[in-house]
Amino acid sequence: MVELCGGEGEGQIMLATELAQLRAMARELEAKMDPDRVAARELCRALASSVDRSIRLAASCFPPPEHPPPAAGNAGRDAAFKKRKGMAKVRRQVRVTSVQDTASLDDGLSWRKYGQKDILGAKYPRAYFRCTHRHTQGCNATKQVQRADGDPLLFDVVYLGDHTCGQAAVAAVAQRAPPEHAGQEQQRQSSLLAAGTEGIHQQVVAEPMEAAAPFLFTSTAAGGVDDGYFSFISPANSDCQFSSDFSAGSVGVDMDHEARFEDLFSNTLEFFQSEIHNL
DNA sequence: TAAATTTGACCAGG
DNA sequence: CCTGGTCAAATTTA
Repeated sequence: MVELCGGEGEGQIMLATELAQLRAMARELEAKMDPDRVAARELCRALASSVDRSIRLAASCFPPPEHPPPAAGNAGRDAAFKKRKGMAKVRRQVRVTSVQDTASLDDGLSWRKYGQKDILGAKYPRAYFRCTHRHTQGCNATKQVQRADGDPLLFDVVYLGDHTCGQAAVAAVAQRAPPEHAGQEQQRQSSLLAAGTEGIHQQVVAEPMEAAAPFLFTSTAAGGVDDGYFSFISPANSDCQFSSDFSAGSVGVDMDHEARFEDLFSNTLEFFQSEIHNL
């Protein structure tokens, strides 16, 4: 049985960690901001406090370590992940939408594509990635990227398994030290792009917690890619939907409290993005 | 030339 | 037997 979620306590910690990083980034940004840009600095401060509140919320609203099995309604999809024995336990799903600026989905980890499959009933193929260090470090993390049927601007990214290689740490560091060193960044990008995730910006849909969150907002330029299936780079919604709607055939993850963060996140990120865009 | 991607074949579960 | 996930040879890219 696939465990959609890790331990609750762990999830709480992970979320808190993520939020703490967000806050740190906001503060760092504020510090680096041109002093003349009062409004911008103000926004950053607001962002930091908003995240701060989120952290407190996270601490208070997580339920005690008792969690019923994941909601039904995604049995079909889930079944796919139960099949193989030795299947990774951790599953996180992220919905990604491409956006105006060149930011892209880069989780700070390096992936290698090992397959692509047409999925029954789905318009677009699903791409399979594994950690580049699978052989050198025995890292079993994998991820699947698939363009959503309904909205061409959406991608479903499913992470399976944990990185046991050094990359998780690398990712954490990368989140604090953004774009300047874009060299390697772009290489990674290319593999992602080939998977059809170019131009992506947004993430997060549902994230059964556990393990270091793999997301990172970067601003690497999206290279051109011509994968017949995924060749589009499109300016799109600038809003950050922290969508927890699984109706579009996503994973159904039973996370009540997630909704509580939705607002905070969407507000905060929206905030952050539009301001950054002006800088 | 090494590393990454592509793609058809193979395998396991249902 | 069908489907989704993985393998691995061939091919492409850096």
